[in-house]
Amino acid sequence: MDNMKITIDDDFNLEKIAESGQCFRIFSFPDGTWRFISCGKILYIRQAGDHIYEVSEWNPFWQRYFDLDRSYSRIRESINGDNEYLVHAACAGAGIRILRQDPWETLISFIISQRKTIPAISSSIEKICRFCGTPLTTSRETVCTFPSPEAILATPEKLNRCSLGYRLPYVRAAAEKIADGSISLEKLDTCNDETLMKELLSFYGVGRKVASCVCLFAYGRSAMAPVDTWIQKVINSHFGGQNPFPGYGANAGILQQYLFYYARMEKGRLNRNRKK
DNA sequence: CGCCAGGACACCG
DNA sequence: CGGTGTCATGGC
Repeated sequence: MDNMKITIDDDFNLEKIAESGQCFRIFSFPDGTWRFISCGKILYIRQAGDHIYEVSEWNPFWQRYFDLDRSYSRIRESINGDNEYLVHAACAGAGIRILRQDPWETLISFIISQRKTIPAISSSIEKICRFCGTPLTTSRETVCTFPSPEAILATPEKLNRCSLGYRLPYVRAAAEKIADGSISLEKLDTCNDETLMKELLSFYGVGRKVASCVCLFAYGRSAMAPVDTWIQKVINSHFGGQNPFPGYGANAGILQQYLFYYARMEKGRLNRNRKK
């Protein structure tokens, strides 16, 4: 990798980002380098000191990908002890970023995510990339991109071997809806949260939870806070059964990620699918 | 080996 | 609306 170095002053922790459950393709090498793939681009990044990172490339794309123009430390400070559990969660999750991921890959990833464990999701997505994606060769390795809708539809027999189970028709329907032009994920970027949500819900196999994940992890809609089984348990046991997120406005999605990370950490679910 | 998973859908009352 | 059965695989 090139010896380019950058400084990141705000909260930033590669391991926590990788284990926050929003992106299923992050890979770590034994030398401490992490690999991110998004929109056909590859980034190798390794911490080289306090707030200093060695990167294979750096440009506005990755700046936006890691949401670096927002101060997460300020958001953490803003929750001044309204809820003890939330404060602990934000402390434990300090360093997590909400990634601005590719909408198409994110949509398919979270369609697949339903009733799967995170290791199973990763493995399924990896198969899709290996079977249907395009190989990309860097100075370090050859990896495959996440395939386009057309590429997914082109080889049905390959898609059959990706452990999709009953979600297979959901994935195919989404690919067809994009490929035939009846909806454009790029154009949804200009919609407000409510319209974006409504459009995403129009996909077969996409409900409230998956749609809000796409809003948050692909479109940067930080006011959206997905309620999954983990968050529902947190709401029940630490917020008196009442969803606290509407009260946090544009910070809701970020606080949700802290809570999700912390809840899984308490149950010992982190570090299970670490790749070495 | 049995259990259950970052849910959605069809169908019911 | 809100509650239920069902769905196919793979990690653990």
